[in-house]
Amino acid sequence: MSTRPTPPKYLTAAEFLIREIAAGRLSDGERLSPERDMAAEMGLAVGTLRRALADLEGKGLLERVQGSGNYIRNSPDITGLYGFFRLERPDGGGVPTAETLSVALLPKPAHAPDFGADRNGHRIRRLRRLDGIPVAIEEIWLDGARAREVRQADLSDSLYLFYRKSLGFWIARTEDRVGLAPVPGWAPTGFAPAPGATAGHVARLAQDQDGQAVEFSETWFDPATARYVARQR
Amino acid sequence: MSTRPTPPKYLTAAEFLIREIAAGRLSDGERLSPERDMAAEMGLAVGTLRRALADLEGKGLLERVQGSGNYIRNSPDITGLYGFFRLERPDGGGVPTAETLSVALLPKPAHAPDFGADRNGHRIRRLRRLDGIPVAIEEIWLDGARAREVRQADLSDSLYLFYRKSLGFWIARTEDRVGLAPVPGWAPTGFAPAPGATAGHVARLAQDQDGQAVEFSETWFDPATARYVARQR
DNA sequence: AGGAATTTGTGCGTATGTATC
DNA sequence: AGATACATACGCACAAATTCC
Repeated sequence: MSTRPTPPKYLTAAEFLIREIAAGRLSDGERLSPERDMAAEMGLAVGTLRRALADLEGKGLLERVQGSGNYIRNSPDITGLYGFFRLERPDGGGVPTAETLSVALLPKPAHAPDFGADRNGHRIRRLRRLDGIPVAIEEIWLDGARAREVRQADLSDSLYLFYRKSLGFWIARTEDRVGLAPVPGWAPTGFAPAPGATAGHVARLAQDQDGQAVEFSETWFDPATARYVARQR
Repeated sequence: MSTRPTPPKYLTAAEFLIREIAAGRLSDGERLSPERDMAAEMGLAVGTLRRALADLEGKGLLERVQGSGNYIRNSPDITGLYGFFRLERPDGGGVPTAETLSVALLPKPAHAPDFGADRNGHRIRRLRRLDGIPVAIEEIWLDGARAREVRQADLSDSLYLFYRKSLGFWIARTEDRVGLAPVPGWAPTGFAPAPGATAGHVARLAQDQDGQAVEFSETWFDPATARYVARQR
């Protein structure tokens, strides 16, 4: 009979801290105990704990400041952890906001790729603005198994923050396909390209920290008022 | 008077190894000496060298195999280290190739952002194909200070491989802006959208390992035959 | 097939440097 | 200036994976 090898302590420690953060027991800006104290409490050598902390820093969950301390980084930083891609005004910049138009639990659409365990998904439709100007519409499908219910009132500008704070997972990897596509019929009045007109189109498949695909989304943006920006590495 | 602090040994060691690889003295697949031997040669503790090796592994330049050794990973893997973004066929996949149309040393264009020290740049124009079908044209401006001369014969499908192998630097970060733009007049016959017609447009600014901006490029792709794909994280 | 040798991975403890408070 | 706290570096012991004989 084969037994699974015990994971290394530094991984166990890192996962423990990640769960603490995800569960909200460690919140934004909070300073952790000194490394030596934490190590003693957890029964680890300082070097072992330091390796776990380095992992968390790599994930962007922690800021380590020499001579000061280790700080939880849990803020809704648009351009930071969640800045996989963004929309910008053609001349750069622009303050992004999002307005949730509707939320519904429905069967996943046929054209969506296989993702998640559930047959249904939470469909979230949003209007996105830069400096108050509508520049894009968005349809997001979150796998139904990830939340019993998604209430419109719970959603803020950052959907990914909601995932982490309320649903206990986070988006670790994404793959975006950018092309052109006609604007769908549900586009609200006020969004520049009329339904049927050609717009920039982003199809995204997003995975959580364990590599599970949890979300499929489509964004239609007006090329006259917005650009898709991807910063890499 | 202030003196610059000496960099940590693990960084010095990592940079030394990176230069060895870039200079070709360590080539693909080659196995390094055992860690303990290398550490002794370099006058370092094993742990210090191991940190340098871990850095290289993080950059994808090294593969570390427990019980076996450390192996140089220097292959021209299109989707690997240099796969910042790629063009794909609408249904996915497609074998990418590139045909260099022209190379010239010219003053940088006015619409390019500030990058590099030189007033001039090497302008490289390419036709890109997927499965042999022309899907995009590309105009790349490499800062003139980075190479005395760029000969068309030296360029292979992977421009970034040429940078690393022949010019001694590599692209570490990129920022892509994707929108729509008319196809320029120099587009060769055989490229689907005619000059003046609207195409997908990617403007890229690329930085080397030291954070210096070295390259500005524009790509026009046919949305009917290709999609821009960005995988992140 | 199997065991020994080799090589990297994990973990510990400690000393010293350096930034912050 | 002193205390605190993280960063670097060293050396060692043992575990686990691979390779060699």
